[in-house]
Amino acid sequence: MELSLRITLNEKLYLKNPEESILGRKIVTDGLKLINTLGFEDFTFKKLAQAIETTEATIYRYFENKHRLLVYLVNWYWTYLEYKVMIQLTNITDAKEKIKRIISALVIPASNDFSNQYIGEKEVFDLVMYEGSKSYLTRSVANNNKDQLFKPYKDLCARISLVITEVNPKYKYPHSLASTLVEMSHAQKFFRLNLPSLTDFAKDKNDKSIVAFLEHMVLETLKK
Amino acid sequence: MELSLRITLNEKLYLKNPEESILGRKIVTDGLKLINTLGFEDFTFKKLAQAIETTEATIYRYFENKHRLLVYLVNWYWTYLEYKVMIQLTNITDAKEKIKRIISALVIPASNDFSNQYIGEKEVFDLVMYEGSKSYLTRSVANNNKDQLFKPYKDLCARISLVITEVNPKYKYPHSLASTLVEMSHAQKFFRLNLPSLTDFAKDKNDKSIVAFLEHMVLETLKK
DNA sequence: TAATATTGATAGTATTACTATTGTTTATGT
DNA sequence: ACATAAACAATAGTAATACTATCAATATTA
Repeated sequence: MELSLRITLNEKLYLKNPEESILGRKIVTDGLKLINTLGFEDFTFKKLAQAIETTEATIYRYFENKHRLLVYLVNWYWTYLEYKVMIQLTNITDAKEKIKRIISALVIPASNDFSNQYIGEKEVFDLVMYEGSKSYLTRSVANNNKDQLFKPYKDLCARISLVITEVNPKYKYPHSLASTLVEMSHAQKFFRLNLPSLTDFAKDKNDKSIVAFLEHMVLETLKK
Repeated sequence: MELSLRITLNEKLYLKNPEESILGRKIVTDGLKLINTLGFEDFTFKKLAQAIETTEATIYRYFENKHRLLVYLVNWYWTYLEYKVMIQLTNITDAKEKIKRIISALVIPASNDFSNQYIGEKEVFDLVMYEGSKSYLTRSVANNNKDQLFKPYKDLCARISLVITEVNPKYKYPHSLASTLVEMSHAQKFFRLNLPSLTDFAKDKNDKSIVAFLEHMVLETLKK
């Protein structure tokens, strides 16, 4: 059986749905790779056009500007992650076990479960780690928020906060703890790789210690 | 008595020390304000030059580019904050009390204790909240790190992690918890103002609930 | 087969992110 | 008080960025 999950994103993100053409998917796939290679600041539609042998103007027919492409990719990731978390939690009854599974899903980019996707999980994880917060750290947050551009991120946090409440119904800050968890699952990894003295993890080691750190923090915070 | 603290920053941050001339200080002061007004992406040296009635070329004599100016301002803030924290902790012996004071210092932009500075604390707090992570989320992190451009941030985290260890000497992740605390003191405030559903704080309310959230999280995490 | 949508090719504009040069003002040292 | 160096203003110029517009060629679909 071929598992193919279709992720449908907010229409305001694009001018023309990139999923509906080969070229559109190429813009997304190769755009992701090129942003990861150059960094978002140095990435331009012109460079992408050259890389995929099309023209700048053509890319502009799909996305208003590069920031929209970034938000598109980041949203793809959050939507994907919410789905992944949902699957990871099916048939699990113990709330603490749920938390542990959420943290693993957040920190460890998957075993390419859905690798038939045209967007690679490891790549989009890296993108979110390096560029994710640039999607909302702008003067247009308010407007973008009105257009629901952050809905996937909020939905994920809302889902996590429900599990938090399940662990401890009296805990007063489930949403903040959820957003802290999500943010830190990326920031701590970025720090481990680039500014290791901000962490207690060796640069060369794997992500297990990050998982341990976050699990401990969240579960201790939720103790009754 | 006039209290004037002199913050000396890494020489690699500038081409010409802006503290040493009226114009230099104006570049820093008004640059800070203009970045806050326009957002870092839309801020340019040309616009700043017009605002302070000088020329682009003159500003380039002080700072290599706008990113360096950003890092300069962010470093100023971390250095200032470490100093502020240091003062807040003098004569305090109880480690938990120290943590509480650190959190207050992080979350609540000061009562303008040192308002004779040419850099305003509230403004530089806003800058760090909105643009701070852009100082390290670049492809040049590694190089910038080699040039010690993140030392003030690391020093602050190191100092906080010492207090964390004081609270619980057996706790295994003092640095990660410190960087989590610092990051979240800004992120949660940004969320409260711009994406409130990621928090449990009302948009209009003050910062007390953020302090309470962070205090609870850190102190519970450190319980023996 | 006609109509329509998609892409390619080309061109053009305003702005950005700089660098270079030259001349004028301002500060400093003797 | 005067020379000399440093700081700054004024101007000009360049390559790249972030777009927009037009028109023709090619698919797609009705």
